[in-house]
Amino acid sequence: MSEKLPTTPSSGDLVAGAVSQISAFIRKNQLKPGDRLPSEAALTESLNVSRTVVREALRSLAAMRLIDLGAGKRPTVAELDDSSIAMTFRHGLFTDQIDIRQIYDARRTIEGRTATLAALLRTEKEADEMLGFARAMQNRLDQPAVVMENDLALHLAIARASKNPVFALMIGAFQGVIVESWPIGWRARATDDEREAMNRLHLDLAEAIAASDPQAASTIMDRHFDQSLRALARAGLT
Amino acid sequence: MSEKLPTTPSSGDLVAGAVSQISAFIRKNQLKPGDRLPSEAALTESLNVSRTVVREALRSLAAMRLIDLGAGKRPTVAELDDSSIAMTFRHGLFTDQIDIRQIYDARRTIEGRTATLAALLRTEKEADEMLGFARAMQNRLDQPAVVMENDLALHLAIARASKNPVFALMIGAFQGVIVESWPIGWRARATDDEREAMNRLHLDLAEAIAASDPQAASTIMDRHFDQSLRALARAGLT
DNA sequence: TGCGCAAACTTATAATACAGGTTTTCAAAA
DNA sequence: TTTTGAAAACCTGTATTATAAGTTTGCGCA
Repeated sequence: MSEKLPTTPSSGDLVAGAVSQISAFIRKNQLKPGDRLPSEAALTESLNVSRTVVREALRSLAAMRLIDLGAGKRPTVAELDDSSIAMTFRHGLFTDQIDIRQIYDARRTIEGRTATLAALLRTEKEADEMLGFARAMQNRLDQPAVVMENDLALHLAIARASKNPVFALMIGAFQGVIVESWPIGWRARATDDEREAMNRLHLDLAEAIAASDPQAASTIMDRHFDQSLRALARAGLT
Repeated sequence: MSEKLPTTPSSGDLVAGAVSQISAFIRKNQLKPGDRLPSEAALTESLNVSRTVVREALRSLAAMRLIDLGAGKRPTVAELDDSSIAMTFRHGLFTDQIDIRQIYDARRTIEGRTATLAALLRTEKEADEMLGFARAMQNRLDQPAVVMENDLALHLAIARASKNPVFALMIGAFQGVIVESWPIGWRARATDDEREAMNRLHLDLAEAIAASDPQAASTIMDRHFDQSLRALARAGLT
């Protein structure tokens, strides 16, 4: 960690330059999650900018979740994380540039695929975990918070079982936003029968994946989204 | 813009608190892209933190592309933008948490859907634009940079024609990363025949969408990805 | 009414100070 | 020799002050 970073000829924005240099540093030195970056003082020197600029650059990288910061600790390379993507979606929703239906439509597209892949690639442990979530929902149909938690956990488990972190990233990001509309869909399922039906699909889904039946898994997932979108539509959406 | 922001009892991180309060401010006041936020000085006062903290918070929001900053200008609410999502994917690639194949697999899943939707929802103007990109590629098979530019533009145009900004966001983000692997796939298509074939598919795709044939569009898109992934595999991937 | 310029306002960057975490080091104890 | 504990060195979080430079606003003049 003793090398100098190349000095930028620079342009208008010092912070932007620092961000890209630090990002390049991570790449060039092939740093992995957990690895430490140079201290602010060291970066101040090697980038030839004030500590103010270095700090704002580090904050920017932390906001995008490329690094982790902590008092007294040197910055470290961060684990892949969906919260920054979730922020983008959330911003789109808050500013009316996206609506919930569009999020669900994207989810449906992706989750049809993760269901298929999960059925093909899931480990025994993953299959058990999914069944656990589905059953946990069934036992607590009177507690929306618990149902939601297990609902989301099941979908995320399926995404992970697809063995493609890109899918897990996206599904995780969607969930960071869906938390706010989930209760609406739940309330729209007014009767116990409807709630039972929703849970039935979750159980069937987990079972199809456990049975390594990609066709069935994907079909059930699709039906599940039909149902969810209908519920949201009934509730007035947006 | 004269209201006070609620004071946070706050926890450990002042910057994080400021970020969420400013984000909440945008939501509460229903600000839209282009709308101006309070000045740093005003935020310093309403949030009861130093200007240092306010600036780092604003930088964080700018890094996630929720706001735009500029010298002398008040911060403004930003248009939806994919660059922050692209950074997440790029980080995943640089740190070996994602590989190119996984990106392509996610793309294939999404673009099968955007092709279908585009065939159903495209306007005449969008159809013409797509055909334009496909033809531009054909005429410049000797100039990789031009081919790539039109390739990406075509795929993005299809995503936009799906009328779901979530898809456009994702495809745009992928492209911000794919730029670096594209030349590899191109070089792997060594013969003119192979390059012709690739272009053929692009043309067929644009035509299927122009003909409002969702089935064909989706099928061709899938074949296109088969071809691309084969090319990358031949080149050794990553 | 329209134009242009100066004043007021705002952000960009730097430098300094200090409080409070974390890591490293080193010597004493087991 | 290994372990432990605490001090020293190092590092980040936040605040304050200064100054340069970009943008907006508004007033006065044509």
